[in-house]
Amino acid sequence: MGFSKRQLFNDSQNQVANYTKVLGHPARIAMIQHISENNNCNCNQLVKSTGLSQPTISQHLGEIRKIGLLKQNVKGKNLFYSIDLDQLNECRRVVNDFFVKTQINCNKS
Amino acid sequence: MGFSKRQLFNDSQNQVANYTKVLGHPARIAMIQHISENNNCNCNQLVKSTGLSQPTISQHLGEIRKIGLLKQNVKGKNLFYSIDLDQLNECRRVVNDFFVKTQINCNKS
DNA sequence: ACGTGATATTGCAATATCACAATGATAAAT
DNA sequence: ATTTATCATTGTGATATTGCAATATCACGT
Repeated sequence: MGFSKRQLFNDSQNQVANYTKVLGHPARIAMIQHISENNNCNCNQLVKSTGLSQPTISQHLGEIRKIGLLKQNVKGKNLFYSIDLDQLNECRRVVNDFFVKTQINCNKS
Repeated sequence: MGFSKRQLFNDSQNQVANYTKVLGHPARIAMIQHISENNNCNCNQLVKSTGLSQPTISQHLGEIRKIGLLKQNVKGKNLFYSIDLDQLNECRRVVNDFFVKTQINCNKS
């Protein structure tokens, strides 16, 4: 077994879980914060600011990219990252919706 | 290695990640929703509503309990679960703070 | 073309997570 | 007391994640 039985759950539930899963690691939280504080920073800066290795950072960047929170800016050999604010808002909306609905349900029942 | 290097990150980052990590599984999202819609439901109802086995549900309940979102109500042989609204709000606040701060930082830089 | 710097990919080891069968514990019902 | 119902715990196998060393790629400058 060991795999997630996603088919048992609906799209909305999977969507919330997909977003929060990516946020569920302190390195990725730190990276998102660093990028937001240093717009157009590159991979090396993240390596330095987190203390993780370059391959590890690259892998985490891939996860963050998967949920669309990352924008990439190619300038020659350099790759500058920034946060996609629209997607961040969408993510925030989805997660917040979950909280709001849960709260409302609690108060009803 | 394969373990999470939590000591590299600060308390605030770990706190956000701890909350979102628990929310990062569709079964737990579905369970929280079900409990919120059916106040004081028991374990069996969750087993039926999700299609997962009782031990699996019990394990997920443990994870949700760890971040304090669960209240338990013992009535004889029955154990009724409900959502701790205060803790849900605290969780929501912490996660939302992360989004807000990230957004503000993006707009500054 | 060659070296350099930046990032991605691959391969691997360690650990964590997911899911369930089996078992244990407890309290009501018979 | 025995059964039944409910939930937790333990043990397991399977899969996923984390992290890094080694390597590959790619764009620039020389």
